[in-house]
Amino acid sequence: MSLTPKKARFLEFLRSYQQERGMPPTFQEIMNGLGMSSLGTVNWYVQELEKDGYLRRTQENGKRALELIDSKAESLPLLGKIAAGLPIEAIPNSEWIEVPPAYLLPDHYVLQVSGNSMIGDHIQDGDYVVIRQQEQAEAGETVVALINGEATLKRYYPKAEGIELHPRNPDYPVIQVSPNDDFRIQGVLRCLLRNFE
Amino acid sequence: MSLTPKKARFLEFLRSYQQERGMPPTFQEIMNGLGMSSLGTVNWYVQELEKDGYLRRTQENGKRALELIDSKAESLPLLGKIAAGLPIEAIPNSEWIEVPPAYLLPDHYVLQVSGNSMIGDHIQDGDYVVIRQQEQAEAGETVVALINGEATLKRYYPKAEGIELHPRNPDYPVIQVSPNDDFRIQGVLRCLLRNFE
DNA sequence: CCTCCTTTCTCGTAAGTTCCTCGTAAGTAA
DNA sequence: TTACTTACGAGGAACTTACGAGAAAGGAGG
Repeated sequence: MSLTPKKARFLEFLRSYQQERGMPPTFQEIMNGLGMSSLGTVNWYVQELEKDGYLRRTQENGKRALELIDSKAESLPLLGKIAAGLPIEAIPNSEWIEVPPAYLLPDHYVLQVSGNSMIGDHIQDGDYVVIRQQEQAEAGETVVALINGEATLKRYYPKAEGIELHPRNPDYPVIQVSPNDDFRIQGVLRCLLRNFE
Repeated sequence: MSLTPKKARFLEFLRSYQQERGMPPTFQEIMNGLGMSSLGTVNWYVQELEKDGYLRRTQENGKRALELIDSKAESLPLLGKIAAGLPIEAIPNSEWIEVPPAYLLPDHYVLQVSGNSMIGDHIQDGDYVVIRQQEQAEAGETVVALINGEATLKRYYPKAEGIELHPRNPDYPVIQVSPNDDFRIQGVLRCLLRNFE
């Protein structure tokens, strides 16, 4: 499944060329760039990598028509941003976020946290959270909850008088869910990810 | 079930090669790396370990097709715990921690944070951090630093008068590195991981 | 201590596969 | 035309697999 060193080098060249010049290279440029002396060699690589699923052509016979395919096998969809008291802001051309392979499971997705309502649990603005979609939760778990259409990330505390949703920030109030609120748990927090630099 | 020492050494070589280079070695490379002088020897080990269930091939006759069975291919070694002002407490039979594949690179490893000296950056006790081993850092980056044998995770601020290491917790002092301290940067923080439940 | 026996490990070599490279030439679009 | 992509076949380099002979290492019994 993993690439041979030479194929990896070929892909890496495509990537950096694309990055630097804003367009894919021609076969000739690849040949020179990698020190080959035949276009046949370039073509051989292109076909191989196409077969392996790392490459695609935007048009038949097109010039500069090579396109890299990002492997989405290791990623989960970033469904949107979640902020206290707002609906989940869907991200249109959904990005994909790489996560530890243990979380590559059905019913898992990623949200980006917006705001600081959970700062007491050291979940900060911009962090990514892996969520497992499910409707039940244990007391004390951190859940994505939907109240009257508004989504929020909070700690879940079922009580005799009704459900409480606790933020972890003194500036935000505890939310009391009354029986005539439209309330649903959407998922529970499984993992937090923060990328630096 | 238990391996002979030589077989263990063989497996260990595969593991570290994979970790450092991002791909499995060829038979030739194993031979040189372990100081053998025949490919037959390498082949003997491969067959034995395959029979014992520690190894598998991703393809028949494939090059660089060796794969360790308990796929640590998706993990980085957990080298130890890092606490403010203590040497890194090495974890002997090093565990492996799954990380997002983007961090599966040479020179990357994982530490577990112990203590709350960086709580202001919302890095809390028990969190895992992915570190890239390198000796340089930019101002303001969070680094693993070694001062007189003690390891610590701190923000790095080079000043005219010398280097400052800032904790993110008012209970801890800023560390001033003097020229006669034995000081080294060990690596920089690349990613933070927190697992729930 | 030594001797025999079994298991573990080593060597060299050669054949077999796959991966990669080349040169050349035909095809396609502006 | 010019600038590029696509196709084909031959061949060498890189790498794996197979085989047979035997050396080292460890344990049991004298």
